[in-house]
Amino acid sequence: MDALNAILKQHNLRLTDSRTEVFHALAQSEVPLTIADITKACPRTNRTSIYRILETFHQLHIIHTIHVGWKLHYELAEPFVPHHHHLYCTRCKNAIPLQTPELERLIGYISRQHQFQVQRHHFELEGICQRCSATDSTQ
Amino acid sequence: MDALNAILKQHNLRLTDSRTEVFHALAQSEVPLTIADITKACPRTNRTSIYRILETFHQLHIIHTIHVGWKLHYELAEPFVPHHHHLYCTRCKNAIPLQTPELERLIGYISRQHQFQVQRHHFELEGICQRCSATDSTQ
DNA sequence: TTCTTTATTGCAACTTTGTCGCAATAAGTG
DNA sequence: CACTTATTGCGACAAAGTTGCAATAAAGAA
Repeated sequence: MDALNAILKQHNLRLTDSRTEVFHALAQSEVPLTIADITKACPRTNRTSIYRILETFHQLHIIHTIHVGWKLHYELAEPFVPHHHHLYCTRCKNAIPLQTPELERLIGYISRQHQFQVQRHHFELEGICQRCSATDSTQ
Repeated sequence: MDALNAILKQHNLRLTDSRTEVFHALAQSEVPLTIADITKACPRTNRTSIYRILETFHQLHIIHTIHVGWKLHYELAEPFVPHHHHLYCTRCKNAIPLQTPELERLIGYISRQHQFQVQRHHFELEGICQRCSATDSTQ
């Protein structure tokens, strides 16, 4: 919470009830949330404000978006949650967190090779998780 | 075109004017398109149909979605375009294609390690391209 | 604590995006 | 050419996202 406040303060932004509510919704969830999820989880905050808050959080790198199926999901970013990616099971719809130091290394390599200053990266795998392919059924 | 028809036929689907128009829009574009782009590029096809066609193409793996900023973009997939990823410059908004055999290898590794059957993967880098960081200005 | 400044919110109205059912149309096959 | 049925377009709607502006409430100063 203090960490959030610190970041906001640095940018002349205020720690409000709405921002706190949205932040908590994300912090308490085990999985990345859609806007619909967040809206539901933040009844005290107006819909319009939720959009504005997410935009702000994104700019400040407090959150990032992840790409699952056809929808964007939101999740707390690095300072608040250890850096990770996801395996997304298209059958059971679970998002399994994934640590990939190799990926980070690869990104560093690509970055140097192309002289491209990486600000953000996206990486997600979609497929069938171990559990689901065991419980097979119709594959 | 024949390739498209072949895939459609396999699934009992027909090669229609609308599908052709959408396919062409994607094929002719250098960069991944948003739905808005596609709609603009396909004046002969109804909006509703565009959604349905994109959904169909996606299921058949004729296209895939890529994640840039807050929006999804659509792009022809493997049979029609060599497999690749993108560096997206947040300043000049260009999507630079990227070949990454190492990534494919890494995915194979993760897949085995987690016994996760990968069906699709997403990988994009956002940042500042070489050109733009040379033409600096305010960084 | 109260005052002041101004970032932030909520509201209302609106635009855009996406969905659904159904009748009309047109691929593809014989 | 005729027939079957996948596909489209339309209209009406629902959901998602945006904008301007007045009201509200952080945060620092007095």
